[in-house]
Amino acid sequence: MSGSSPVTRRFPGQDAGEDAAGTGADAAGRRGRGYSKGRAARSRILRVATEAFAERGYRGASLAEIARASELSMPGLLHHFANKDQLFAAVHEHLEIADQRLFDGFAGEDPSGFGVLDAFVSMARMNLDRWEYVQFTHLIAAESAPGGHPGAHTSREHFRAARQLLVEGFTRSLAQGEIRTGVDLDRLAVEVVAMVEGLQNQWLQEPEAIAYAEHFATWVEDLKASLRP
Amino acid sequence: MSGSSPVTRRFPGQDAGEDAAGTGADAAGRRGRGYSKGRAARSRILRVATEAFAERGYRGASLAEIARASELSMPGLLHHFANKDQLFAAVHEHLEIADQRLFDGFAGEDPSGFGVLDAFVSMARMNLDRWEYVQFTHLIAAESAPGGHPGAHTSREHFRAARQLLVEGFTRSLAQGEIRTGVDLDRLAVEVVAMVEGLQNQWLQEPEAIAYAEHFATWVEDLKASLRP
DNA sequence: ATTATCTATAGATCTATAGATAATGC
DNA sequence: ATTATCTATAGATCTATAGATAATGC
Repeated sequence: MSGSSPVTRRFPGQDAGEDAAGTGADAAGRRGRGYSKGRAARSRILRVATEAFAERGYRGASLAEIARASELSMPGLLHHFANKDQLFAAVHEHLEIADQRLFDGFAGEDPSGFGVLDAFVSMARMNLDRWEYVQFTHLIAAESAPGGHPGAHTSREHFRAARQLLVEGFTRSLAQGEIRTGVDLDRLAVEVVAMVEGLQNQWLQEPEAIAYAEHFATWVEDLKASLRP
Repeated sequence: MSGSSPVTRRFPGQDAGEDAAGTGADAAGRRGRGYSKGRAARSRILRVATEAFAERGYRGASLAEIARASELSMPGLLHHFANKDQLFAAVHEHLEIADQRLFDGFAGEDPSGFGVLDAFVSMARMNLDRWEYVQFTHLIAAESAPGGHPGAHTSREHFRAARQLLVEGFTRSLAQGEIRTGVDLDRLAVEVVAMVEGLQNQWLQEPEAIAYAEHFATWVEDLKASLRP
């Protein structure tokens, strides 16, 4: 009845193959350091660690647990990520990059305000299959708010970036006549982010009771209607 | 610059005197069990534990740390609360009761929908001085979402109760002609709670940058205008 | 030669209990 | 007599390091 739900649990970039490890966009041509066995291990660790941090948070997740689930000893795990902080940073960065890429795919180049809103709706629909990813972002944000937490910076920047995308988009909308004048754009951006986040808060508690994505989609349509010239 | 902010940090019921301990509304006349020394200790422990749980979460806060800050040995602490779970439950219940009492004071008996909204605005204004209390609720909600956490039930119920208050209030508003017909009340309740929570999410990250209470107050006024017949 | 992985172990916590002693208030 | 509190300690974690061995791929 309550407790664990039958929700599909996936993460962005999970099926991105072996590139998942700390490769990133290394300027040079050599794709990924080390042997392929090591790259596979790093990929496994990142996947497992993401789940652990989403479920128990930074402090609650243990390296022992992550090592076990990665089928490595703890020193084996620490060979790839020097300590817990660095493992967490790698997980966080990996998720942010994957999320960013997904968003860019939906929004395209220089999107208008409505374009950004639509991309947010698309992200919300994706998130229905990524309960644990959403849970990760909320837990880390809440854990890191008091400071002294490795996720503090990224969490703050995530909100800031979302608001900035909206403000920039709506600034273009104004120039194009897509929306009427006299709208407080900073204020609007805060409200859109609040609605996304607040619906997620409720959905994370009761995934079956809250139709998060569809609710947000409808809200966005009403908002657009109220913004047109 | 970043990190710990100069925000005032208080909790509901913190200055409620010695009644703070597990006394509650004991039907009988005898106010509080044990000697007064013990009641003072329980009160101290609850205050200290609330801060610890808000800052580090259920798992991150340690009994050793709480005992030290309460000026007791650990067995001294465990004399009053048998284990960590019971201490947490006492803290959580204490906060919920204090919050409930505060809300009831603002809302009065059988409030209309607008009455509930105004009470929410008053709560938001209070919350400006209770950063850690808000932080506590968000961290515990995020920690408990995956299940297997002592705060899971209360967190879920908190959201549910807030939505129910709104739906009941607006049902009265309909009967009284305070709002127009054709509004989806369940949907409206989810949106109001989402806006409160989502503004809190952003404010917790950047207390100086987000004018959480005033923003919510303005949003509510716009909402009311859109709901009038 | 470089990378991947292991066993063994140090040292710091953490929660909780056993059992004794001191303070309180009828 | 009841309540409050302590010292001592058990037993389970947890993160991290030292130092050795095995696999990989040029």
